[in-house]
Amino acid sequence: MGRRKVEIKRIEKKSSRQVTFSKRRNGLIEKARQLSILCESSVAVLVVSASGKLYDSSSGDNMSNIIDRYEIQHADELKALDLAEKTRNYLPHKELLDLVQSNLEEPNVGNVSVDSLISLEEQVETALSVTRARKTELMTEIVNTLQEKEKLLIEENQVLASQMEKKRFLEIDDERAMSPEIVSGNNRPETLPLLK
Amino acid sequence: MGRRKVEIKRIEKKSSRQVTFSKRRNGLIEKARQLSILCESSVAVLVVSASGKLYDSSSGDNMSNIIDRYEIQHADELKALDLAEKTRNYLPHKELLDLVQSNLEEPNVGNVSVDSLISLEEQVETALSVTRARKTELMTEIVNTLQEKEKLLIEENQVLASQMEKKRFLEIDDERAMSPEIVSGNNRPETLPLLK
DNA sequence: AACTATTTATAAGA
DNA sequence: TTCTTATAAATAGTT
Repeated sequence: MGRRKVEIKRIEKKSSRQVTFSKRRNGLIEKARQLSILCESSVAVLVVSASGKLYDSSSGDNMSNIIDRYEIQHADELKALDLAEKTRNYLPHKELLDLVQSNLEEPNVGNVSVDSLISLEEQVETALSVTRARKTELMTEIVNTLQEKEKLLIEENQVLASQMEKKRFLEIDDERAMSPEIVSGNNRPETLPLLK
Repeated sequence: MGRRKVEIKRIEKKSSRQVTFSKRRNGLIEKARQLSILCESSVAVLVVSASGKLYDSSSGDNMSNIIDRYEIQHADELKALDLAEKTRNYLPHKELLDLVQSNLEEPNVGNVSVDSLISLEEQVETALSVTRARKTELMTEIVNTLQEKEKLLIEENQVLASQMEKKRFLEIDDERAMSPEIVSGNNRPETLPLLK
């Protein structure tokens, strides 16, 4: 729907590709909004540009709820992916239960062995949950550290950028004061846009 | 774009609403596919009908990857959720253990109830380990993303810093040629420390 | 960021 | 549901 029919294949010219990306992305999100309102449904749209930037929109419900719906529907796939870890974590537990069951089949063995199994299970559980908590703690700490670093680097970048700009202003003034005739049609095009 | 202009508000007539839902849903997904191909991007669309049925499509990348991008961008929310999850997930486990223990105290209840407990426990274990694996996966990805960003910022900083230095050399030459006495104690101190 | 010639999507009807 | 078709809407190329 434009001056020409376009084939659906990668747009080669970068500038056209970017313009089309912006136009069609907006169009898509507007269509999603309309569908949601017209048919009282929830619609989520996620777009990741080639450079990795994310654009998202959700209508009718919030994004997390919609994504949750998806993940509930696909729990099976997640399970399959996760089989390795599950087996690893689950086996010792299963062995414990088998032992409990065989103990139940011979009731005369008495409570002592069952009690010790329960206490063993509790110990294992505790050890596991401590390890997991520590893992999460460590990863959270790493994330926090990295976010802190990021903030500092962004600040430093801004300081450097603004100094560069300041210097550029001074140069323009210097040039005006010293040799106005050289200035006007010369290297202004590249410095002027920064004044806006 | 049809025989009449339609207002964007809930379609009252149920049959029309369903027809429109189906048509526009297909249209939306087709638009998503086109955007993805034309502009080499990844697009995910999730639609939940009023009756709760889910329709999804992903182009350019698989759904999980696209959703992960979204969740990485919202890492802070994830952290908060994590705390609640920890509490929520551990409790049923403890209840299970209590149940096992009370069953052991009355050995005559027999195997049937133990079997059902085992299956219940299996379910809980699966749910838990899936959640854990996903959490670890997401956090690892968050760390990678942040490290990537850090690298880019450091590079940008170095480029800016070296540009500053170049400019300074040029100035020094200019100043020497023109008016050496003004130069020495001026705006240098505030820019130098950043190079260290 | 606008404009507009065209193409494309779709509302209503069958 | 599917097809048809008149019309509304989106957008490709241009300025």
